This record gives sequence, C-alpha cells and structure tokens, in this order.
Amino acid sequence: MRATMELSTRYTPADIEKPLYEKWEASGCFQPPPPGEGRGKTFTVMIPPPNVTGVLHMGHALNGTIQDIVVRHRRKSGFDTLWVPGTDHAGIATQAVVEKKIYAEEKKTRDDLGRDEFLRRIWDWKEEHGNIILRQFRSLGCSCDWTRTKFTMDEDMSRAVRTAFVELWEKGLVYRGARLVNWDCVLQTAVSDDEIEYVQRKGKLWHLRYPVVGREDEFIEVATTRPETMLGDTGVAVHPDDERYRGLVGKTVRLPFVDREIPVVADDSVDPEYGSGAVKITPGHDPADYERGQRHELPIIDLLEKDGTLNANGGPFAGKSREVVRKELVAAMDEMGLLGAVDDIVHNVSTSDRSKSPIEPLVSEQWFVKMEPLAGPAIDALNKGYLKFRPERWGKVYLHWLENVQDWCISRQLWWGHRIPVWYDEDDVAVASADELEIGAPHPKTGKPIVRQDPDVLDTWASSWLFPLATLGWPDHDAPDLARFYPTQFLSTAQEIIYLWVARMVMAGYAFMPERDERDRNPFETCYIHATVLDGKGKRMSKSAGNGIDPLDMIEQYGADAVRFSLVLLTKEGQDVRLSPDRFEQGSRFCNKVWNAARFVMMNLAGERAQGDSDRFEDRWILSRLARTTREVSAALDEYRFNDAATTLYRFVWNDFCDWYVELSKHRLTGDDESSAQHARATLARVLGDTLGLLHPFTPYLTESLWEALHDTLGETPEAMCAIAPWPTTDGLDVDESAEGEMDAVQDLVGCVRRIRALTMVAERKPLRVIANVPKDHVRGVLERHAGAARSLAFLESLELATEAERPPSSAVAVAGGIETFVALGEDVDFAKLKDVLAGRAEKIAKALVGAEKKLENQGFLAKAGEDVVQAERERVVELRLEKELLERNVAGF
RNA sequence: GGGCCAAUAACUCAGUUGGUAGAGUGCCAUGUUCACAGCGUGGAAGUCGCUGGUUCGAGCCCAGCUUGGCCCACCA
Repeated sequence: MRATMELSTRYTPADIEKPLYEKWEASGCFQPPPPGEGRGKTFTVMIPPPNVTGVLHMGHALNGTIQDIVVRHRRKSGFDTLWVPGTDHAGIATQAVVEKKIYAEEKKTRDDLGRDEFLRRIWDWKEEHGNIILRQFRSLGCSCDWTRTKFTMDEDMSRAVRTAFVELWEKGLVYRGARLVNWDCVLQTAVSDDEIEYVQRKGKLWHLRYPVVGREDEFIEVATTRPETMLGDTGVAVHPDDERYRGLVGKTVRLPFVDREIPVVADDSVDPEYGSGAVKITPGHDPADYERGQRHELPIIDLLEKDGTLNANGGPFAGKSREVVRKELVAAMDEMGLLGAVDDIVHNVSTSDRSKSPIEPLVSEQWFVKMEPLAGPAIDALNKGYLKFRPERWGKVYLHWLENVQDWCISRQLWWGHRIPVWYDEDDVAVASADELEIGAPHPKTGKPIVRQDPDVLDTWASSWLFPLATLGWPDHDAPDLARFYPTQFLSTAQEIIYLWVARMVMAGYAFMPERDERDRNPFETCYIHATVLDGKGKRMSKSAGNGIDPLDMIEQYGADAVRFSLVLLTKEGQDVRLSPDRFEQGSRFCNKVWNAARFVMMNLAGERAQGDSDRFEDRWILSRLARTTREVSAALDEYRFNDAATTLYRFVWNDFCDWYVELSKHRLTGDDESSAQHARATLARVLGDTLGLLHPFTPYLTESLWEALHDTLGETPEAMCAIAPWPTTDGLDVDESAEGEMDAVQDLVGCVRRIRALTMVAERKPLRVIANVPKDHVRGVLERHAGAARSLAFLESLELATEAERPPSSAVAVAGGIETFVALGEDVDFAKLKDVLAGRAEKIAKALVGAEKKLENQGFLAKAGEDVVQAERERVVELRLEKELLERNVAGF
C-alpha cells in the first residue's frame, strides 16, 4: 500500500522518466544477453544513423518510437534483442557547420588552418556538440544498446570502408575518370545525382544570335537559360527535319567574344517547337550537351574555376563570377545587336541539396563505382522475397531506381570524411590498400616510394551503406556478432533515403558477404517506410519552413509516453500524418487514464491473490476481452501494425476495463461477499498486470513505474522489470462468447436506463424502480442472473423482469437489444424529448428493416449470397422486427 | 512526360477477404464525497470527391474524371 499512497491523482511524467531511464540503462537490459546465456533467437535493428550535427525532429521521434516499440516487444517476447545506435559523420553537412563557425568566430577559412588542423577542429566540435541527438533519443525512451554506439568515422568503420573500397577495386568496380559531374560551387565539391534537387524558379530564356560564317548579316538564333555558358559552346544543333535550318547544317557560325568558329549539326534530340529550334552545345557544362558533343565529336571546353568564376577560357570575362558574366555578356550581346527576344519562363533549376546553390555541371576527375553489377542481386533480393517493404508499394520505387541506376560518383573534394584509400608513387601508379600506407614506404606493386595519398574523401554513404556489416565486426568475417546478429530483421526509415541508403545497404550485403547463402546476405528482412510528418496544413515539416513541432517541447509538456502513444495512434502504416501540438492531448489523456485505473486497482488490492477460477460473468467477460486484446496486439506487433495495436489497447483499457469492469467491481469490493471481492481483486490485478505488459512497448515509462508499484502493493518482488518481463500470454485465458453475450444484455439494459435519465433530467444516482419487458427468454434469463450487476451500474432500487408488463403510468421508456425498459418517474417529468428520441429510433429501425426485408425477397441475393450471410440477414430481420414493434408501440403510447 | 498517395461527421483520421458507416477532438445537454473534470453519462452531426461499370449487393473492385500532395525524369 505504501507505493499506492505515493501515486498522485495526476500522471506527472517529468518526475519519473529520467530516473527510470537511468535504472534501465544501469541494469544492462538494453543489451542482448551474452552469447550462450540468451534464448538463441536474435532480433536485430540498426538505427538509421542521424547526422552527428542533427537535432531531433518529429520524423526522428516517430521513427524512434516505431523502432523502440518493435525492439521492446521482441525483447519481452524472448528474443536476444539488439538495437544498434550511432551517428553519421555527414561529410558535407558537418564540414559546412564547423567551417561556418570557425569563420564566424575567427574569420579563418579551412585553407587558413590547413587540413590537419581543420580536421582536429571538427573532431573537437564533434566531441563537444555532436551526438546531442542521441541524448534526445534517450529521452524519448529508446532502448538502444548504447555500449555499441557507433560513429561512422570510428576507426573500425574506417577500416571497413577501406576494405570495401579495395574489394570493389579488385573486382574492377571502382574507376577514376573525367566525367561531367554535378559541381557545388559554394561547397566546392562534386555531389552525386541523388544529392541534387530540382527547384522551380522564375527565369529568362535569352535568344542569342550567332553570325553565320561566310554569309554577311545572317544569323542563327539559339535560346538558352544560361547565356554565360556560350563561351564554352563548341557547336549548334538543329533538328534534321527542320526546314528553317536545313541550309545551315554543315556551315559554321562565329562565336562572339572568343572568336571561335563552331559547326551547325543536325541532332534528333532537338525539339524544333521549343525556343528558336536551335540549341547551343556546351559539352563542358550541360549533361544533354555533353551527350550531343560526344555524338558529334565536339571538343569540350571547361569554363569554370571550382568556385564558379570563369577561367582563362572565358576570354574577356575571365576571373568574373558566373552571375556577373551573365549580366555583362547579355548587355554586350545587346549592344552588338546579337540579342534576340528575352522571354520570361518558369523552369527547374538543379540545386545542391546541401548548399541550396545552383549546380554547375562541369567535367572533372572523380572516382566512380560501377553500380549495375551491384544492383542485380539487390533487385533479386526483393523479387525473391528475401527483402520486404512495408508498405509494399515502396518496393516499386526501390526497383525503379535499381533498374535505372547510374554509376555512383563517390569522391568528394572535402576534408571531413574517409580519405580515399589510394596511394601513388612518383610515376603516379595507383594502389588501393585497406591498410594505411605511409608516405615514403615502398609502393606494394612498384616498390618505389609512395609520394602521396589521393586528396579526396568518400561520399558519406560509402560508409553508411556498410552500417549493418561494420557495426557487427565486418570485415572480420568470423566476428561472433556478425554470425549472431546478421542479417537483421527490421529497418525503419524515411522514404527519401530508399535510394541513398536502403538500396545501397542491400547492395553491400550482397557484395561483401559472399560466404553466406543468398537469403542471409540480405541485410534486413523488412524495410518499414514510416509516415512523413506534415504540419496542420498538410505541408512537410521542415526547419526552413519554420513549421516544425519540436518533439522535445512536446516531451516536456506531455511526457515521452504521451508523445509516443499519440504518434502511433495517429499514424496509420505509411500514411502521411498531419500534426499539430494539440494532437498530443490524446496520448496524454490516455496515459493519465491508465495511471488512474492503476491507482484504483492498487488502492483496492490487499496483497493477496484469489484462489480458484471465478464464475462471475464480469470476470469471465473481462478476461475474455483481455484474451482477445492480447491476441490482437501480439499479432499486430508481429506484423508491424502499430496503429492497430495501439487502437486495440486504447479501446480495451478505456471502453472495456475502465468504463465497465472497474465500475462493476466497485460494489463487489465494498460488499460483504468476501469471495466475490477476492475474485474481483484477483481479476483487477491480472488485467492490470497484463495490460501494463502489453502497453509497455508504447508507453515504457508509465508502465515500468506502475509495474513496480503494482508488485509493491501485492507485496511481491517482481521477477523482472517490465522492460524484460515476459510478454503477456493468453495462458489461463480464453475467449468466452457466452460471457460476452451476457455483458451485451447488461449493457443494453443499463444503456436504456441511462438514456432515460439523460433525456428526462433525472439525476444519475437517484435510485429508480425499473420494469423491463424482455420477450427473449435467454436474454431474460441472463438479466435475472445478473440483476445485481445491472442494478449497481444503473443505480436501480429495483428491477422487475417480465414478458408482457404494461407501461406504468408516468413512466419513461427506452428500447435496446430487444429489451423494453420502463422507469417509473414523477408526473412532472417532460416526456416530449423521450418520445422524439423513440420516434427517431423507430424510423431508423423501420428503414433498416425495409432494406433487410427487400434483400431477403431478392432472388439474386438468396441464390448467390453465402448461406451464412443469408442466415445472418434472416436473424437480423427478426431482431429488427422486434425492436421496431417495441418502439412503435411506445411511440403510440405517449 | 512517367509513377505513387490521398479525398469518409465541423476538424484529424480508422474502416481487415464486397454484406448494419466508426473513433478522437470539437459541439449540445447534464453530473463533481465514493480511481481519473486530464473524468462520467446521454445526444446531435456523413449524397463515403464526381461519372460510369462489374455484382444479388460497392466507402471497399474496375475505368475515366476533378482536386490536393509526393517521387522520378529534366527542353535548351
């Protein structure tokens, strides 16, 4: 009882969360049992490592909740459960953050500091400010094994990255070459196709005239959105069938400013309808032109420095930025009479995901991974069913990308990241090595001294794609953890990284685990794509839009459990969710309801358990409901239907347990029948205990604290914390159809009385004398047996059951479930409302009856519908007829 | 241009193989010694986006359309 006294009438999450988390963590219960001590069945989840610079947003909170529900459920279900946490070094993002900070504080650039010093500063920053987000995952209650927290720049990860690179190199899947790449002029690095987005912007379409060589005063007009690139033009293309330009194909035109003669060529890719029908070709700075240039063997002219200013090829504009050149060049063309129309257009501008600056395509030396050979097995993994997406439709998205995959540009001109493990001797002979090679050491192939390492670093995803492998010990193929925990079972992540991360992890699994059979190379069985969190208006939540709801604010206000439960209750599998702060009320109220229900139970427990099974119908009923709930919640969690599980629990706790069972238990607990009271106490304790277990994955703090209090009240020492106590089973429970049917009858009768009270304004607890006509014998029998329950719930002075009793004078009536309930009231009661309600119901029932009768007259229905359906319809007609008869009789009676 | 998702009560959303349209919030009425006013009880509220089709029967299946959102591709 001591613990119970301490429970306040309100659930105050702030007081309990932190100490409980510390207790869990200290107990080691988030770690899987040591090898040999567990049950052997493992369940592994890899967290999608958030950026080390990140802070928790609502998407993280939802994803963290989902993963923790899965992990806690499996842990309680007896799996050796491992959830590996970690953060991603996020090359570009982190370097940009620290660069900015250093410049703001010291007015120094990374070049001022030098590579080694700059990297040291990033590590310092990471130690001090990084990993905030992992603490935030803790406050959400996430039960990761923090002893295994991994950072993608940790030494073992680095070794894995180098090893993977070397393996690909040896298979001939890595190559270096000059290609047109997406250049970010602000961050001054190449980025991959997957890191650019197309932003719709207003722009202009400039028409430029190039004089035709050898024909005075004749021009060919081209249209472009990027006039400054004309300095790099090496041709003009027109459609071969375009009459206007037929005579010009094969001629040359003279490019102003740089005075270059370039050919006019015919190319099918030109749309004669668009612009002027003639296209300038700039192979060095446009992907489509690059291809056109290749087809017509046109030279490539590189115009840009790495910062976006023009180089010497820019002629008079050399040294100026692309923006300035655009203005000046257009003005100069105009002056020369070479500027045609200038149209306003809206077009898509390719933009860097990271810096938000326009991408400048340019030709540069980069490292690439050949993707096609890697994609094949990843495609098979899905098609053969080793990998499943939830919702399934994302599988199509995954396949579409893999089937059209482009080679992956993996080099970045950054400092923060995994240095490309390639070294060169003085003749520039390259060698890739998983072990660090020292400058001056002999080159493994040529024996000459090594003079330098490749200066570039690898794309961040080149480490995260190894996360499931490297965190478990790869490249040591004999690592015990790899054997025990790989492949993993569940991955939950956001849709936008299906390409960037998910698909690549599958590729990595197949590429780097050759010793496993096909199924076990696949890194995770189920890839769950969670909902996108939108704001109240349906817009995507984002920092830049400023419409985000900070999950930490919500946790502070409502508690982690309320945030978790609300999110799950609102989020149907894979369906986007609109969120506003008040939506967290529902979870909060539910937690409070559970808290108070538990208080009630504990206030009435005396520390003993009842002997033998109860024959009370309400006990059998609630245990039957508990059995159904346990089954449904378990099945739903097995299948990752979180919303179904949460909804089932919500209804069971509130509508069955609190509204009916707890109310029914009150008169027993205070009555003189000690055996009945004991059974009530035992049932309350059983239901509460199991409910806490079922709820634990959703609301871990609440349930853990109540679990402790409940056992304390019972005078027991729990065999385990709720976090690891066995998942509730239906042992000793069964669905009891007859008890459920009996409860239906009681609820119908009680409902009738309550409706009468409400409509006639009779106080809820004023004792009433009730006569009920119950034509159905079995229902009357039920009510006879459970008159006590009905009387206590409906606050009746007396209950008389009959088959043909007349409505007493001045009495109100209500009808439900074939029960006609008369309540004797005084003369001064207003019956008008009651009559309206009766008439309304009668009308509704009559309508339903007509429909049902028509159905049964329909030969098609009788012939083609299933026999059980027809039978059910017949029974329904009987019910409706009775109900209608009772209702109409009473409407007429007023 | 290709693909995906959504449209159900005032709002946010459920609706499992086709067979009686539901929940939470809000609203109206009412009730606080007896777990919880963060609560109880009762009530009102829906042309299931539109048009066809399949079927004995469609919120659900099929076709087309409208509106909103997302992804891929990227015409200078």
